[in-house]
Amino acid sequence: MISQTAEYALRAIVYLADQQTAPQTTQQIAEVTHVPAGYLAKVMQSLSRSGLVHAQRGLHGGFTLARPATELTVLDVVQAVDPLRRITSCPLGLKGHMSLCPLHRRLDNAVALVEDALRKSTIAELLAEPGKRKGVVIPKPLCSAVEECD
Amino acid sequence: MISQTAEYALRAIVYLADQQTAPQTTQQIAEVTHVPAGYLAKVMQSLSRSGLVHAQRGLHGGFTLARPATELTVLDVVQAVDPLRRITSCPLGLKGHMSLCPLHRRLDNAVALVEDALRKSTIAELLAEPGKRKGVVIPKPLCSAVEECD
DNA sequence: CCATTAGTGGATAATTAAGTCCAGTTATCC
DNA sequence: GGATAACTGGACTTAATTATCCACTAATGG
Repeated sequence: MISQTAEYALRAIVYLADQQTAPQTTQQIAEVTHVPAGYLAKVMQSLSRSGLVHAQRGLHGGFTLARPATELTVLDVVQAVDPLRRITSCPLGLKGHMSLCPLHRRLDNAVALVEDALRKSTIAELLAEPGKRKGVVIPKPLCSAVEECD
Repeated sequence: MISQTAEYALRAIVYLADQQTAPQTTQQIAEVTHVPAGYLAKVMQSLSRSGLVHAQRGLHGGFTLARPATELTVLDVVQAVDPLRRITSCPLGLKGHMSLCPLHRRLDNAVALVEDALRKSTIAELLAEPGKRKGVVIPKPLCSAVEECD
């Protein structure tokens, strides 16, 4: 549904949004987000090329968000590393299908719903929400700071 | 988003729903749906094991729908061959997260939206809808009968 | 019962996604 | 400017998905 790569990217971005005081290295991000460091390096490259994060080399370098978390949506991150693909033309390549048939119209509609849903949440919101809601504990993403989660 | 295998399964099911007069062989289905025959055989096996279709061997054999198309949803088909996976627990395996964090709550919610959307359409509806709607031609799934598509 | 038709199951190959490694480049600090 | 820190890019491995092939079994009709 949502690829492993996109999941990793989201964790990394959320972490960066939560740690804006200084650039975070691939190693640091990898540890907190439980993503294989070597692979995360690739994912971060991808985020960097897409302009979502800024990479700084050398001592005290690392990654920082390229825009404020309030202007960065979950969809932005997903699209940067592993785009949701809308169905724009008949997957069977049938000539007669100028518009989508009912089947593919519905499948595309499902993708659209996901797009819409993910576009509605900013990264900032994800970090603002935790605490208690109606008595239920909503854990902070990555858990790092809420309590001693494993 | 939706796997190739699920797409293939849907095409096959739609075709079976449209051809209920006689069992359809893997070869026949493969040709109309433009699915590689060898692979389709596997997909059909999967649908058969899930109980969505009935397999008949021997001469005049082939596959038939195991239930009426009006009682078969798009979701049923997808779940049979390549299930959408809801996020029920923290993907990082964090102990402290009894409930999902805001990030994964949203991702799971997106999956739920897809489930809901796909559950709302029956296979019968897909075949009933084609024709003209507000002057726009809605092609029949697989196109086979509407006109000489490709 | 025999020939033919058609699904079944297993083994295997090709492609893509995920993950690993390492040498190379850039930046910082002393 | 040399040592060190950290991203970059490329080559490579592993795992999962997609796809192919073939021998086997079951059903039909004559």
